[in-house]
Amino acid sequence: MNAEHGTPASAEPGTLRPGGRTARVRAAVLDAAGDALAEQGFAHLDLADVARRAEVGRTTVYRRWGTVTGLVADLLTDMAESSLPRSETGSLLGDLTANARLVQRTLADPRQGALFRAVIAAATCEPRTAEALHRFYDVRVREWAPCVRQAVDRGEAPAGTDAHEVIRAVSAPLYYRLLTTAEPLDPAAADRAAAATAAATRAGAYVRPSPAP
Amino acid sequence: MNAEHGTPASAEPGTLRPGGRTARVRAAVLDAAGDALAEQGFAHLDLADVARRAEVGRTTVYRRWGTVTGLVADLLTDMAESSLPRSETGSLLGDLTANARLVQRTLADPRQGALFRAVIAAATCEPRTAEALHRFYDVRVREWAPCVRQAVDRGEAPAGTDAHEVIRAVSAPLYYRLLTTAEPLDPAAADRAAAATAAATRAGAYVRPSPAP
DNA sequence: AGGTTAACGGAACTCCAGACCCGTTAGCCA
DNA sequence: TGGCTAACGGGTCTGGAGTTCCGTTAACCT
Repeated sequence: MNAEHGTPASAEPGTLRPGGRTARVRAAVLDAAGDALAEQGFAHLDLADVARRAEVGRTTVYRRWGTVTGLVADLLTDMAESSLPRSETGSLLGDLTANARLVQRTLADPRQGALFRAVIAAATCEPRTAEALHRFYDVRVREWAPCVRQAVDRGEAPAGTDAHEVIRAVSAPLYYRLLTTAEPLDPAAADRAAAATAAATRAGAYVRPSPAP
Repeated sequence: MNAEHGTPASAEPGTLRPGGRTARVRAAVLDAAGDALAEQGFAHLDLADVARRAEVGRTTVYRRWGTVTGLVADLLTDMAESSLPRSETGSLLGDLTANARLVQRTLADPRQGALFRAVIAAATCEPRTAEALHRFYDVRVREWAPCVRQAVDRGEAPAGTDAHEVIRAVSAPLYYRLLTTAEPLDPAAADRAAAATAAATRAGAYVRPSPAP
């Protein structure tokens, strides 16, 4: 989000001339959009304000992104491209805890937390934005799924364990807490999420139903 | 939501004359708001449209609720008052599964699912609406917490288990799935959430850190 | 059963988000 | 390195969300 933006990939496929200036404008607008979303939330976001922050013409923002949800969708596509490295600790509980702590730190950060809330709100309002959000989380889940497969190889988890489902189970209580309670997201909540998921995994709660023999 | 509305309690404490017509207007507007939210989502909701559906003057809606988020906050207060009975099955897994299935059915229903998404979106945009959402979930969690305490009494869960945390753990993966994936919320997902939570509970993952001896 | 006034509701007004027009800038290619 | 044109951007216009005004309705009280 906050550093360099990836390839200007999401400019429509047939588009000519996605070079220099266009990419610069996109980066500036997405950065500004992230700031504005974090500060004012989804409902109070206006594209003119984003344009002002990005030092870009209002017309440009309206033409390229059109709506607030359209802009958020592109922001999510951009966010999906910037991936942080996964740490490997050698045990399932260790890896899940590392993941939980990463999510917890992200959501507990005032700016990032507000940004994620805003992005989720936007996704509930527009199918295309929802798709972009789904792709974002799909990327994140895929990045971490290998640690579950390794746990299966080590015998820490039963064969047939659904890796994606395990990774989602770690994040779920953190997001649920962020959205539905006033309690702060502390590291203890992250550790609890990881421990609970590890216990349920060992107990076989995430084993995929096997195909009929 | 869809049947009779509770007491007109949330009309400001000092308010005189909350009887007859006023209560009728509130009920009509909240019903209309629920419909409009479910159909058009949070972003496309306009108060004039709600007034039209409720067959009530625009002015009335603007005066009493002011903003979309204010209206949603009142809707949530109303939703918190209508509670459905909790079933008791005699086992922790049975009770958690009943809870998970209830949540799953609610979120899988097109209207209710859309309504919950919209309500969550609204809560991310306004602190007062967020408070109302927190109260709503607090009520629901409190209704179900006794089943965990009963499980502790029966010896199915360790002493010191945090009942609220267990109940939240059941809903969390269902909401997470609703918001971040395109996959449908089927009964299997509910059963998995209940089974995982029961396993983690038995393993002691939700035992509160005991106060220093 | 009649007076008081909280609350409702139609209509006219304000204001700004978003659309449109058209001149300007700067990638891209011969 | 110069021409072509995609993309940018200032200025202006407009529809509709939200506000204000004031007359009307119907709860509540004695």
